[in-house]
Amino acid sequence: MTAPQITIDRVFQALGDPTRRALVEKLSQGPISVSQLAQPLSITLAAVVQHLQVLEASGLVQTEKVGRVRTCRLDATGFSLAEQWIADRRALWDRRLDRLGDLLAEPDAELR
Amino acid sequence: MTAPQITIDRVFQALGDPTRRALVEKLSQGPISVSQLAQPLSITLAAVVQHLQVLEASGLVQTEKVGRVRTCRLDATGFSLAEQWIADRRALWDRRLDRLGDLLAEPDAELR
DNA sequence: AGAATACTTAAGTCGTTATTTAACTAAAGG
DNA sequence: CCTTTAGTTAAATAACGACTTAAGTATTCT
Repeated sequence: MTAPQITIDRVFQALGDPTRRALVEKLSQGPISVSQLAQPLSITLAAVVQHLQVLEASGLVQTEKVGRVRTCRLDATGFSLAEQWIADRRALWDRRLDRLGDLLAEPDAELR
Repeated sequence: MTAPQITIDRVFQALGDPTRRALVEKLSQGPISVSQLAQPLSITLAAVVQHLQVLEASGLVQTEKVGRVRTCRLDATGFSLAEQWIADRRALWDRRLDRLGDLLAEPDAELR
């Protein structure tokens, strides 16, 4: 029951579900309890809890239970991971376009 | 058979699958053909083609067929959408933390 | 103490989706 | 032409994942 690995895999899989993204969008307005999260949604509280487990395991959400109410808030960890992955792909991709541009700009260049 | 809507939904759902992310990672090294994409993977060519359809529908990949070979390359559209969504959530979230910081910095502030 | 609240967990259902097989089309090459 | 190469498509299967129901635990309220 130790902290599960937070991976790009988990993050994107978590964000892949529309209901979970809805939870995240709600949470970006500020921390709230599980039942408050569930209330506007047309799904069971149990379903929300299960989504929260996924979101927490992916480092997108952090929760803390005090008394009988669990308060949920966004966690930057997962977001940073996702951003980083996209930025990395983009970087490689842009770099390639740059090199291509260089070559086109210098028609005399060796193409070996 | 017109161009399907590119939505955050499609983008994240597409990125949610590890095989598809592997394809994207390969493509960030540069444009290649479908069979070259499939070769290092332990799945059928047919499966790769289907993943490519998902990736293309989500605006992450662009393909062009010349002769009998289809060349695939990354497409910025989907990536920008994903980045934007994350940035938006982050923005709201950070703004909240800022306001909280302001309040804490001014213990005399009205909390109404 | 008893009732209501706020979750939690397990088990089952049902729809979606990743992947395969197989049969097909179209372009190159000999 | 005949064959190989490169990809496409459809149908079937099999695994996964979202959601529900139902029963349980721990707090708080009265």
